[in-house]
This record gives sequence, C-alpha cells and structure tokens, in this order.
Amino acid sequence: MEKYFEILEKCSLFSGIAREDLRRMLTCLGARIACFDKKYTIFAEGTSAKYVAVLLSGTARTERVDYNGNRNLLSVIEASDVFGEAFACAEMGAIPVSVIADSACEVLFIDCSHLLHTCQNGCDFHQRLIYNMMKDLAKKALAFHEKLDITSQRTTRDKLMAYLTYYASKAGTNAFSIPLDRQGLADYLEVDRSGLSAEIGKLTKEGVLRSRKNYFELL
Amino acid sequence: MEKYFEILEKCSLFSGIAREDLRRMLTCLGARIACFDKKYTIFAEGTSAKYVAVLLSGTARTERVDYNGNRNLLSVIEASDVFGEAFACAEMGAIPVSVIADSACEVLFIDCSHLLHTCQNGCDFHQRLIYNMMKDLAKKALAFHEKLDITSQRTTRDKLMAYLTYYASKAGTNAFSIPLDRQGLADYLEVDRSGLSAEIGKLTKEGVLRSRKNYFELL
DNA sequence: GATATTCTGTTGAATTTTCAACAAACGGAG
DNA sequence: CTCCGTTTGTTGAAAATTCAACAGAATATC
Repeated sequence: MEKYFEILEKCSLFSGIAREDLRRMLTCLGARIACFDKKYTIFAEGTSAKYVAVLLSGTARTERVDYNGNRNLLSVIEASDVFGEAFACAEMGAIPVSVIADSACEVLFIDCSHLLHTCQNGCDFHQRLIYNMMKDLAKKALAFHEKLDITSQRTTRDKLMAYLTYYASKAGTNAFSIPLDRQGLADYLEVDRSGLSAEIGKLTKEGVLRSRKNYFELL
Repeated sequence: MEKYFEILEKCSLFSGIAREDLRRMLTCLGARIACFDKKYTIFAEGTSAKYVAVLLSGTARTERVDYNGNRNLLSVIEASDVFGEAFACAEMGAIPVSVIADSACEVLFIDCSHLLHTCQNGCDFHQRLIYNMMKDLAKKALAFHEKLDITSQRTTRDKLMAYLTYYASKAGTNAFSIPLDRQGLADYLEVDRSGLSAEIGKLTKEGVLRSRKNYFELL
C-alpha cells in the first residue's frame, strides 16, 4: 500500500488529509486494490454502483455503447482521478456506463457508504471526505459541461475545433498531444471516424492546424 | 419569507432540516429573494458564479448560445430546483451559462461560501448543508449524463425517441406533456427545429407516436 | 526481421441535416 | 371579435454526415 501514497495525496478525494491519517483511514474504510490488464473491464455497465474508485496507475476510459452500436466515449481517466463516485453517491443501483482499462491499471476501491457515513470507530475524517467529495462532484459537473459544449457543435469541424481549442487552453500551449487515437476522438466527439480524418486533412490543407497521430498544433 | 417554506422543504439542499432551523439558517446565511418577469435573465453568462440559487416559483431554463448562434438548452428548472451550485462550488469565477425565466419567477439566492464554510455564530447546520450539496451534485451529474445519452444519438429521430422514452419512464406513463415547445425541444436535442417537426410528422404517420403541441403519446 | 494486427486516410454513394422561406394555426391583447 | 405576434409544419435545395470498403502506414508479436 505504501507505494501508492504519493498518488493518493494528489487525489481530490483525500485533499487536506495527512499521510498518517490516510493510512488509518483506508484501513477503516476497507479499501482494497485490484489490477486490470489492458482492455479489461473495471466497471461493467449494469453492475453494482456502490464503489468509488481511484485510478492509481495506468489510464482508462468511461464509455457507453448504445443500441445502434455507437460507442460514446465519456471521459479519459488518468492516475489519481476518481471515478464511479457520481453513481455511488446518487445511490443508483446499477452503473450506466463501462470503465475500460486503456493500459495496465491499478485501482483502489472503496465502498461509498463507508465513505459517507460515520463509522462505529468514531473516525473524524468523514466530514472532510464528504466535503472533498462535494468539491470533486462539482468539478465533475464542469467536465460534463465541457463535453456538452464540445459535442453540441453541429458539425464535425466545429466539434473538433472546440475540442482542440479547449485542450490547448487547458495545456496552456498550441502544441500538444491528446490522450486519444482517431477512433477514440471520434467516439468522444460523437462523429464518424473517417469523416473526422477527412476533416483533419482539410484543416491541415487550409493551414489551420498541423498534426501527426495524436499530436496537434494550432496555427 | 414564511410562504416559501413549503417549497423550501422540498428542496434537496435543505432536506432533513426542520422548518424552525431553516428559518434561523436562512437569516444567518444572508439569503435574499428576487423576482424576475418572463424572459428576464436570472444569471447572465460571464457574471459572478458565487451564488447558489433555488427556484421558489415559476419555471426557468439553463442555456448557452455558441459563437455560431446555436442555442443549446441545457436544463429545465422547476420550483424547488437548485441551480448555479456546480459553478459556485467548483469556485469558477464566472458562470458559463445563462439562466432565463420562462415565466414569472421568484428566486432565493445564497452566497455559496456562506453555505460551505462554518460561520462565526457557530451554526451547526453547515455539515448537513455540505452533505446535501454533495447529494445534489451527484444527482446533477446524472442529469448531465442523461442529456449526453440523449444527444449522443446520431439522428434527429433517435434523439427524439431517446428523449421521449426517457421522459415516459420518468413520468411512469406513455402519455405525457413535456415542458418544452418545439424550439425548446430542438435546442435541447441540438437539432434543427424544422427537421424535428418533420420527424415528429413521420413518426406519427408510422404509428409510433401521437402528439399535439407538447403532449406526446408513445404507441 | 518477417508477419500479423491495428490504426489511419481516402473515396464515392446513400442518407440525413441544415437552412431559408412561407403559410397555416394558435393565443393573447385590446 | 379582430388584430398581431408567436409557434408550428412543410418544402426543396445545399451542405454535411454516415457507411462500407480498401490500401498504406505504423505497431506489436513471435
């Protein structure tokens, strides 16, 4: 467990909690760690939504495939990110999305009801956890908002430019690598992959951007 | 203030708080009430995001107009709903959406930092408010999720059917009235209004649904 | 290093959406 | 009741997306 403390300290759920307290806390909460190989399913759509998860290493993605077979990529998850918390906190019985490992992953699971309700041991960190969870959920709402802003654009071109502009402002530079391949970007933008490739080609010809694989440069 | 207590008791932010305590609390929090006529702006995009608001009467909507002039309708707000809380809790400087009154509205405003931070009076309700806010934000994340599920459909027909199916399951019946007119529904689904009307016409001819104005019946 | 697999860009045809314009239906105000 | 502004449905043309299929590039595997 020790080796994970560095990453856990970066996790929004544990902000303001000292390393010593964190150790006790995780034991009390019954946290457990599991490993997943690339492409394995961390949360399967339709299964129990009681766990809050923290990604300790690797990368993963949240996705949902609708009945027409369109894959919708909802978010990219990186080390120290929390996921599954919204469904667990809202006390949904079943989780409505899948979380898939994009590379080998280590994941910390905590039963959400242990997080949010005071235990018999009289631990004093629950208030802090609830506050942190509230902050985290507010941030998550903004992330959904961001995705809505991008995907509400009507054309592939506008969606792509909205995504890249947002990413550039987040990265603080006009040259950056995105964490998605073409199919992943198409799934995130909710457009056809081949049409996306074509649009990137056009924008390149027009001198608006340069790109190679997942590297982009806005001009 | 007294006449609003019935609606405030239904508000997720104040759940589990007795009416007597609520009265004291609102004073301590410096809550204030304002009225807005139909079509007036309750929150203007780009202005301060420090206030959490509760709709006391009337209906309103959250919307955003992008630089192409497309209006995106994000949510419909009804009496006892909380709004603006995600932006305030995430400590965004400016609110990235507008909230517009659809009918005459009364709105309760509370400075978010008063809600979340213990005051000098030593009030003991802040913990409860933070917990309620956390629950509310989790629910809000689900609402965003619902909208993403609907708008990620690729065609106008699929978006419409996803919306109506969701609404029917929420209403618990196949015959219901939606809180949106045609333009509003088109803005919510992120499609062209005339195309939406045409699609409703087709579905009616095919015997999939019946509709008159904002009343729908799934067959 | 050779082979298999995955990823990416390209194409053209079919489908769908958007856009602009108009007319009919509706609802409120006087 | 009439007028007037708003909402809704319809149309056809232009633009954009999707779909399927394929070939070349890149990457992984043995």
